[in-house]
Amino acid sequence: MAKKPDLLPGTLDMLILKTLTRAPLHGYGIALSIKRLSDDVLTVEEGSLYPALQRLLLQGWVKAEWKMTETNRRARFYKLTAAGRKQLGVELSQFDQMIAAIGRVLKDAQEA
Amino acid sequence: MAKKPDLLPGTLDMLILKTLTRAPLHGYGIALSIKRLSDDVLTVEEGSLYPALQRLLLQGWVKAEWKMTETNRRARFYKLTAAGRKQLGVELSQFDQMIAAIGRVLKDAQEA
DNA sequence: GTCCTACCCATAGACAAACTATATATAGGC
DNA sequence: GCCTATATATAGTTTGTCTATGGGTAGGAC
Repeated sequence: MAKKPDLLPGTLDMLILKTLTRAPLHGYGIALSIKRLSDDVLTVEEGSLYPALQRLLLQGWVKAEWKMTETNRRARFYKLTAAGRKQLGVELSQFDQMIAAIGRVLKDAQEA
Repeated sequence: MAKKPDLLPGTLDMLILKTLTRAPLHGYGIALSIKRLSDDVLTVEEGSLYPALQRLLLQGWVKAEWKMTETNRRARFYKLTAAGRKQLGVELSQFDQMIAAIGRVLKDAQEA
C-alpha cells in the first residue's frame, strides 16, 4: 500500500449495490455517484466497474435493461433484485463487523 | 464476496505494523495477537502472513532477528523501524479517509 | 463542418494480495 | 510413541483492481 488505492479492495460490490438502492442507474452514473458522494476519495475505474457489474449480474443481484438517458444516449440501466438487496444486507453487516474488529486491533490501549 | 473473508484486503500490512508498535514479536505471535484483539473476527492465514512479512522486510519497514521464545523455541522476531512507524501513519490516515468516504456513500440520507 | 469534451460500454492483460495446500521441525503433555 | 500447539516457509491458485485499449454518440464551440 505504498500507493494510494482508488478504493478499499472488497468493497466495490457493496458500494454499487448500495448506490442502486436509491434508484436504477447506468454504469457511468454509478461511478459518478460514488465519486461525488465520497467527495472524490473513491474513484471507480472503468476496468473495475464493468467486470464488477458482470459479476453482480451473474449472481442475480442486479438485472440490466437498455434505455435512453435524459441526455439522449443509450445506456444499460441496472436495477437491484430482491436477492441483491438481501446480499447488500449481508455485505453491510460483514463490513461493519470487520471495521469494528480492525478498530479494536488499531486501538492503543489494551487491557489484556 | 459471497464467502466471508478472513480480513479486509489491503489492511494486513497496517495491522501487522500496528501490532509491532506494542512490542517486537514473531510471526506466529502477530497472527495470534490480531486474532485475539479482534475477537476472532480477523484471521491471518499463514499463506498471507509470511509473504506479508517478507514484503515489510523488503520495504525496510521492519527488521528481523532470530531469538528464542519464552517457550524455548527458535522464532524470528520482527521489530518496527523508524520508516515502518512512518509508513504506519500514512496507512492509518489513508484508511481513515477511505472508511469515512465509504461511510458517506453508505449513508441513506443525501441532501444533494 | 470538424473538433472537442462529456458521456457511455466493454474487454484483455498485468499485477498484487490473499488463500489453500503442503512441507518441515520441535517442546511438552499424555 | 503419539498428539497438540508452537513456529517458519513456499508453491500454486484464485480473485479483485488497475492500466491500457478499443468502440461509439450527442452537443457545443470554432
